[in-house]
Amino acid sequence: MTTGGPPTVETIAERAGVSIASVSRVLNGHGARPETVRRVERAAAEVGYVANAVARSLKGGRTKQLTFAMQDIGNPVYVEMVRQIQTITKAQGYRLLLHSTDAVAEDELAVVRSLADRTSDGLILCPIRITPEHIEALRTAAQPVVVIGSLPDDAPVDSVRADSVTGAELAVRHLAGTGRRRIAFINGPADTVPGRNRRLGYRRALDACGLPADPLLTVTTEFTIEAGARSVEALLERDAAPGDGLDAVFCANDQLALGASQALHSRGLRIPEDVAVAGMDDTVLVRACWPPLTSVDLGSAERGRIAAEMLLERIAGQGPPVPPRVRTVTPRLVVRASSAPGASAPGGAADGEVTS
Amino acid sequence: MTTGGPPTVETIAERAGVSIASVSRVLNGHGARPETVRRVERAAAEVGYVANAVARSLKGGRTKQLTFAMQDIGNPVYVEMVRQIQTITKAQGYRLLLHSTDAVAEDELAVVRSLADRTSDGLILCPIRITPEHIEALRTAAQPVVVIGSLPDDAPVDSVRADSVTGAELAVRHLAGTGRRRIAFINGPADTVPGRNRRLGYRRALDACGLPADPLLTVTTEFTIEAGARSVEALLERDAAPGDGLDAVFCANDQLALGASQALHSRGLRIPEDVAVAGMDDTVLVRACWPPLTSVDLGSAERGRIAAEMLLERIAGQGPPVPPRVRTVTPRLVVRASSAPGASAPGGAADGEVTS
DNA sequence: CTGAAAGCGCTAACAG
DNA sequence: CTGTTAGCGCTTTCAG
Repeated sequence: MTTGGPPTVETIAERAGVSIASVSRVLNGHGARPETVRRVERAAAEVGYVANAVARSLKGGRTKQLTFAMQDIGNPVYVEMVRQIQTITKAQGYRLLLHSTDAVAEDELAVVRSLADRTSDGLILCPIRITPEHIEALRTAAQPVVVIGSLPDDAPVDSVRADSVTGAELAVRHLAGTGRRRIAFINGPADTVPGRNRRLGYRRALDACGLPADPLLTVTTEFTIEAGARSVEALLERDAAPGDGLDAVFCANDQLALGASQALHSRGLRIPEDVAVAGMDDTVLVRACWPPLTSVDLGSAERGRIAAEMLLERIAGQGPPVPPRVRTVTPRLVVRASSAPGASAPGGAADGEVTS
Repeated sequence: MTTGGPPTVETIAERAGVSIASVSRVLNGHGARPETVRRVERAAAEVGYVANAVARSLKGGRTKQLTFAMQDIGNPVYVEMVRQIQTITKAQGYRLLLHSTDAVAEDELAVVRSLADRTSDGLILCPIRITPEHIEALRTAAQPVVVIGSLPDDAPVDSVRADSVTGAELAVRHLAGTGRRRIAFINGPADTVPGRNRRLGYRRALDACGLPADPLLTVTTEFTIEAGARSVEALLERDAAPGDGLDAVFCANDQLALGASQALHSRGLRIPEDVAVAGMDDTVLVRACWPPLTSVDLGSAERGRIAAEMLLERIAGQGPPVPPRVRTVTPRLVVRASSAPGASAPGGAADGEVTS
């Protein structure tokens, strides 16, 4: 007998005068006599029946939920990823669970381990650092995981990475190509994968262009707008001593570049006439800068999309087990007004360069 | 007998030589003989047992999940809300389900109706428009809902609203107070609640300051950066005909204000010397603008926090049923460089004004 | 303090 | 084509 709670298959069965099995079959389109179908559908509509997803999950072993875990949704890069992931998962009938780890490694591990509670069918993780514990947790993860980021070669899960070495190289070569000689570099934490890679790209580009690597031109800080501004202040002060000023600032992400632009404005320096500026990630912030910011698109949206697709493939998981896959997204330099040639010589276009 | 799948209470029971009931009791801290506790905990640790949350939900009728639905996570206002909501829900052991409706009313209704599938224990909804269908859906919602936005007085659910009438008024009075006379208004869609309210505030402030309401000074458009830029272009062209130029632009949100700032820059107009600019929402974009943008903080973060708290209270739901509550967050004008007095007279500080 | 057993709502095997 | 029944993994009476 049906009680006062929400309608269940039993409620419908009673009303339609059939068994709960028939209710389930009709509702899942598994075929039944037209008369049965009619009665069940009518009864379901009358009481406004909606199947209990939890019960269905318990039976089926799938929740139709995916988890996306990143440091902080305040970063536009993650916002872009969330959007892409959401679009794809929604189209396939999955719900999206959001988890901010606040860059706490402990919390990242907890997310991976909590896959064992069967709350979601898979995880897309953006780790900030990869420790041996991360690898171990990934190896024993209870559900498929796709990592957005750079993993060691023998890592046990699928991953999508940006090529930020090449990305940084593109930007710095472009700056050099437009006649800049004293190219400062504002980087994020050096002990993170992005930090290391971007520095490497910067160095390589300087070498390739025959520019000296002046340590006084590099600042290492956090990935924030404020840090970008402070770093420019620091650079300009240092600069007072060693001699000829900097004529370009390459920033390891757009937030830094935005802060840098503002600090340059405050100091009365013109962009790009006096100092060119370039960032990375090509987020919405590029249009927030004035002049619009040259930036390297590291494919946040694409990485999000690919990660979602890989994860769904893993979940579908038919056929023989596929070994971990690594996908790399090609960076793309987007040139805007902030890096137009300055007072000195103009320069030509380099590889992978695009104008927007 | 336990099969090859993930460990269950049965696995533990066998290993520990007790019943599944004892396993459950120990794992939930319901007390047992020390010896029993020891054996269960040991067995659980050995196999790395993690309780299946789905089964637990089915039994308990609660999923420990909350849903947050808004138009588009690309809007910084929602990002701020998500952050707050996440902080609170996480602290209480809830997971957060994100749902972007893309401002499709149909989709909003679907979210409310889908509460019946018991996937989450409650919903925080940011509707863009409120139709009678919305009200009806809310009345019959299967789980508690809190709306962030302005609902009719007899609406059947809790809500938190911004006071954007007062907010707009604050901003416009401030602009007038610093000597601006021709204050343009770039608004979002007029058929939305925010659009209507902000226009009302603008009008009221003009009246209060004895300024004429020139229809040529108002543009109605979408809430985007590009729309802000286009609107300024349109205003400047119109302006060519009627005579003396505008000396301030009040924008219905920060995205519009950012676009407006950029268009003004492009036209060679100086901010704030030639034209003052003010926005609304006080998002991260205020620091992206140059000069930093005066904006009205409508309390996005606070609204998110309050909504989460109200929802959790409803879910706890002890005692007699509480009638729907409405909370209003007080707006706060944050004055920055974009609205410093221009070529003309300076002005004093108005009520609710803050300098940042 | 412990075990047996019911049951959350659903789907799917198995008979009929 | 349809009904009966088992069972997903867990918590919670109810006896003992």
